[in-house]
Amino acid sequence: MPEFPEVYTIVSDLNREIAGKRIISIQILDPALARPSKDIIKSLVGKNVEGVSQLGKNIVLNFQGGGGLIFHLRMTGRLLFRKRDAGADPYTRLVFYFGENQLRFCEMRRFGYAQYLSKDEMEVLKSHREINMLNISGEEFTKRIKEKNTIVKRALLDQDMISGVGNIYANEALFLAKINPERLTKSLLPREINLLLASLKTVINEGISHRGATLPDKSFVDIYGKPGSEQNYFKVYGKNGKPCPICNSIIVVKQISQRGSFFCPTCQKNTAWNP
DNA sequence: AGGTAGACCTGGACGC
DNA sequence: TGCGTCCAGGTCTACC
Repeated sequence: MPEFPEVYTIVSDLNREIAGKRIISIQILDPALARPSKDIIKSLVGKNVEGVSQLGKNIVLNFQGGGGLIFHLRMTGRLLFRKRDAGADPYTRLVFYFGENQLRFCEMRRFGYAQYLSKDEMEVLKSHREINMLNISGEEFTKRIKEKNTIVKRALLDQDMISGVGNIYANEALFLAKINPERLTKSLLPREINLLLASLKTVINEGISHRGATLPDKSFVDIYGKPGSEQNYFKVYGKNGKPCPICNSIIVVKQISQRGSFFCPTCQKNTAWNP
């Protein structure tokens, strides 16, 4: 399921392949995934993609005048860049033609979507999604964490606080920072908050350097259809029953706000540090 | 405001 | 074999 590093990988590759290119035609195979309407998506024919950017987990194709087409891949969405004569890809919902090449939006579960946003709508999205773990200052991160009155795991998944963190990297960052996912944000010490941000940067940058994580369901692949390798470096995600790489305790999994949370009960005790 | 449930989806894993 | 049920996941809405 694409989170920040997976989206980053897609965006940087797309920038190389389609920035400055004109959309020759668009094929809409599943109108439900073309928002706000089939006709508005079709009206992008003839326009140049000025660049491709990232707003949290959204992939943005920018057009002249400030409007943009966003793709949200949710869990099983894929963007595949294919030659004209390439074989069919399963669950292809939308196809954007760029001369000899095609950008195919494929989505098995039909959870993801493509949506055209006007300049004003794009500004609204930006105001909610442009702050992420890589561009936020320590001061601002501390302020935002302290404004929250919930458990830290939930706070990290709140895209309005910082964008781009999903379940996998939240688990990994909390492990690295030795913070229990159910710790109340109000209980976090300044030292822990700083360590949490540093840990987020570490796991996200590691994910970027490995071109994302591809789970056994193969839901994430890059635009050329290749898997990432970050899954080979997970410390806790999916490791329940296995020994903690730090202390050898058994990693556990627990449903926390309806999501699987993996952590080491020894390294990540639900008590504040005693520094 | 936070919390929770339900909705959106569907393939795959599981139990019987 | 085949059917039923549950799960995964992000995000939005409705309601407490």
